[in-house]
Amino acid sequence: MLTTSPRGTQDILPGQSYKFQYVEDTFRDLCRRFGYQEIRTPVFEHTELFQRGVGEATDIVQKEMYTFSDRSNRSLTLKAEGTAPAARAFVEHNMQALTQPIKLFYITPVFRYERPQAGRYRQHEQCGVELFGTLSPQGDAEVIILADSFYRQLGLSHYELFINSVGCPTCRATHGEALRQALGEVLTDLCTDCRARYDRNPMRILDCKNERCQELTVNAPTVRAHLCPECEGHYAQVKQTLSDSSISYKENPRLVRGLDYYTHTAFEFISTGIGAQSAIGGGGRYNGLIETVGGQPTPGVGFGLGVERILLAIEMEGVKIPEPQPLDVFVAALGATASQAGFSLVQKLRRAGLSAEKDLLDRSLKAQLKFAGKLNAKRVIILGEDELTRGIAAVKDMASGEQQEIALADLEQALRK
RNA sequence: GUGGAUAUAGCUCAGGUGGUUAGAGCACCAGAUUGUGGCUCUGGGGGCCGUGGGUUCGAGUCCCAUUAUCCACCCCA
Repeated sequence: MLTTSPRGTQDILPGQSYKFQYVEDTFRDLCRRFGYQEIRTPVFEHTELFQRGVGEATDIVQKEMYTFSDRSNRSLTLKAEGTAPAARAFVEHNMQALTQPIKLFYITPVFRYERPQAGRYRQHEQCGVELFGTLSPQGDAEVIILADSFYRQLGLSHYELFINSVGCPTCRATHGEALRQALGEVLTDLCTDCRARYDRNPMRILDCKNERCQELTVNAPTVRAHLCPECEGHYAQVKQTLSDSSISYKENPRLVRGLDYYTHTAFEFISTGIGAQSAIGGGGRYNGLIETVGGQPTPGVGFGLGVERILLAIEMEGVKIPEPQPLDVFVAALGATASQAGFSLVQKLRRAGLSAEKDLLDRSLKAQLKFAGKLNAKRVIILGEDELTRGIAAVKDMASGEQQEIALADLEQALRK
């Protein structure tokens, strides 16, 4: 126990961390181009925020939260998703008083008590954006296009975008009634989960993956069929805007996401071929959320994308992530005097902006060269007593193997080339 | 939370029906080269055989529990 990380967590070692950095850097750059600014919220929040924001009836709140009491008996919960905390910050910092819309992005760990498997962890990294303060269908389209651009920028293409409209509270109530009527007779044949959903949130029955439930509900009324004219118009415009932007999507009238705050547009990006946990991103509009967490009614739309799953997709598609920069120069020294001089030289080169390294284990010259090769050094400066007294150094190009003598005073300039 | 599979060196894996000092490849270290990497050759260091218990004269091997990983369900990213 002492020597293993907790279940569902992982150490991201240097051989992997540069890949996370690459994905995150790509996301930051894209967000900058789309005008989104970073927000960093605490890694834990008052439990109540998720209960109210995400919804008491959701799986996340009912069985997946990491909830604990602190020493003052406050109930706190590790960040279970990114949107509710962002909405809380929006309210707390009075962002409705600022120029609208508010465009935020985040890169954050998310914690959920789930059974781990490929592509599913108890702590994972999410990149997300939240666009607050606009009802425009162009807002929905913008965040979807941002996510799509992100995948494209990373070189992914084996994925599909599914969209749906889950309506507003008004049409959802109408639909719920219609669903209850249609399913009343088969209620006892539905799975236990769906029987519970029947009362609490009948819409989610349509999203059940149980084969039997799918058969029974194949002709059940979808939300689509009960959208009010306003929701219908909004959805049509979102689709139109996506089409105008050459974003291909598929409609899935049964797409209902497992967080209660969604209204109108819901969407998911599904990767093909990374296993059962294939959703590499998802989101939607949440026009009631800000109000739910105590703010003035403010519309919003956003998404969350799973970094680990994106990396799985990158691997599956054979996309190459740029390797870390090779080492500019390795200083190999012979003997104590040269070693001290080499140490100073390394600092000087680093100050000059070069990446420079030196042996710290008193290795033989041969071993130092081998080490330099392993570090992928472009050049090695060889420094012995002989070179020191002559005021020069041997500079070896590791790719060609060629070696030349350069005056110590000219080293920096020579290495810049 | 449910069902199934797996767990041997840093990594990938061998180790018929229980039987002496548990092996290989790669990786690591050193030597062949008294101051020159990659290739080659030689040698070396590394393993509470996931953990705990049981059966047995004897367990890496059989049984039970536990933990972890993987797959499916559920859900999500």
